[in-house]
Amino acid sequence: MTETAPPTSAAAPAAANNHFIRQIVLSDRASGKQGGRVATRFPPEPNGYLHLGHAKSICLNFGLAREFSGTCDLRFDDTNPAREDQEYVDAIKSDVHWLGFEWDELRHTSDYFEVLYLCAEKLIRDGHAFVCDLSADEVREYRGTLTEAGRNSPWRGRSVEENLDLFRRMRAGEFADGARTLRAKIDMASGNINMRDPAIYRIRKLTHQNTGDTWPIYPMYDYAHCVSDAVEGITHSLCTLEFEDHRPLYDWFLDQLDLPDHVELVEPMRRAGLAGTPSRPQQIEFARGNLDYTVMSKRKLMALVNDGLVDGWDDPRMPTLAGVRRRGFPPNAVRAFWERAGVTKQNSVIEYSVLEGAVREELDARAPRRMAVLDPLKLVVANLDEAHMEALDFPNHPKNESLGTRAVPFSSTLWIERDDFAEVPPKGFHRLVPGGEVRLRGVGIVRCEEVVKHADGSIAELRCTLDADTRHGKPGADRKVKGTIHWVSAKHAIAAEVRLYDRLFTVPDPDDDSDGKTYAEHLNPASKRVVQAWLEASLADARPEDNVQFERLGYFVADRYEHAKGKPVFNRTVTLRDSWSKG
RNA sequence: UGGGGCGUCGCCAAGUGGUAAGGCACCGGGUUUUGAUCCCGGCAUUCGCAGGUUCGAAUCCUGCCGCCCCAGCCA
Repeated sequence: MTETAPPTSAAAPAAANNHFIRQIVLSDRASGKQGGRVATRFPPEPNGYLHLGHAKSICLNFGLAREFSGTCDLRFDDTNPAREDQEYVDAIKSDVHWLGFEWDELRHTSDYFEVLYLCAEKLIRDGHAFVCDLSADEVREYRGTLTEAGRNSPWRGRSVEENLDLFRRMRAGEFADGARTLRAKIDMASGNINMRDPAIYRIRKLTHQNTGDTWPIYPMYDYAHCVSDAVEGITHSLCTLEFEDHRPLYDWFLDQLDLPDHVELVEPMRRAGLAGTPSRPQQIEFARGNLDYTVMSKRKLMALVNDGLVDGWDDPRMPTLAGVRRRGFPPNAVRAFWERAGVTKQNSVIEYSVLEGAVREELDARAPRRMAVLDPLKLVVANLDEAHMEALDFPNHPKNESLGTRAVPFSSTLWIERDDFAEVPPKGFHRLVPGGEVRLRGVGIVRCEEVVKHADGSIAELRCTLDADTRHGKPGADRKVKGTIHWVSAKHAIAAEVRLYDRLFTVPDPDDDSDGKTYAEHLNPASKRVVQAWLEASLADARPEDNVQFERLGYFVADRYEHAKGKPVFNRTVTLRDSWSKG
């Protein structure tokens, strides 16, 4: 288990918090359980894109393996060919890498289909499974309800020989889809509905993305997952809370099969180099990670894409990993975020500000500073020669000198931010006002002498005078004025498209329909705003996915796909904290 | 009288019988040529509620209350 992304100091977690799963692992190692090994796996079904919730599981599984010098596999849980697709397989691999992890083995549950089949025959031989002819509707009737016991299937008493024969014919493709199932023989009266003779195999004559047309029958999750874990040698099988009820079944299958003592069942896989000695894994459940102001279910994410409410799976507003990547979130920040959120069994919703905090922390430490004006207002330095031009030396970072310096062209005609000037300033305004002074970042103090207006009364330009003595290094440099504003030289600035993103939804819980609105009606209409901006000249060299801070505005990233030299496109990752506009 | 899980600050979350960590958010103050960063300080007499055990309880016991999950031939 290795990490591909270079660690940065900023997002390095402090002392790792000792969550309950780590405590279990610690005690298992101390007691020598499973030989003291730690082997985990991240098992997504390839039926959609990975999102921040998956990232929690990825960080947990790969993180534990790394911490304890164990292994972590990426396993595609592909037992239902009806919903799976190669497109998702590829995207998932890419997202896991981006997050900074490398798997030890790349597996598919479908790699184990042969072993799964052999194990099912053993279950039949041992009298623990039977072929059932009930239809799906009938099975539902026989299952009972949450408060009433179910009834045994009339096919439950078939002989081992008949079951074996029927199951082999299921595999041979003799029966129609849905005609029969193989079911575990457990207890139709169990209070746990998962134990009421659950299906093990169903007939589905579909082409599978990994096994093609080899199989007309496919194993169910509950059966396939525990056996796959064992075959793969997994020690700690981590999953989310909704599977707590499934644990007795997970254990039941493994108890009946007793793989560690029946290695012969795994022989086909060992020959294929896909398995070693089976383990006796334990399932441990933890709470999903939820975030406010977003939705995290595959179904809803899929709907946002299909209904054209966002610009695709990797829209920068999406909580998908592809989305947050395009938004400019560093993978370190995503990992630091989940480290902060912790791992427990409590259902919870984490505030978006925790994520933003992790992102800002990482970017503050790393992102070079630049100047950009998103809503330009012309400022003319009237006491400078109209042809004045010089290159000012600016540090790329206020604290980290190793990030170096850059030349910023300065001339007599500048663009400043429109809201950095006010004819009638609100209380507490620190910026430029008629007759007032403000510091131009890296230049010196200017005084606004005249507000030139268009015929319609709108402001055409500001004419100012520069006090040359107030530049850095000059005698008057420490003269205090109430504000410092950024600027770009009109002559030298480069034009760019800048996309200003905000939260996708207007309410913390978009799924809460108590106001009579669906989650789609909770969409924030202002979640994306596109502006034409002026950037300082050095940004002409930016490459896709470069993170920068536009001073006083926020962190931005050159768009992964649409940014190009000569046609810059930046996405706003997150604004800077702002204690002024709040007050 | 179905089964399983969870209740500690606005949001997360430590704590495992010895007298409530930490993070985020928020509120003050300092530094600052980013109203950023950074620094300092404040922020649960109380752990869902009610009893009980104990010298001592968030931690143990009993009873309530609240929230989440489960009736796919989905995962």
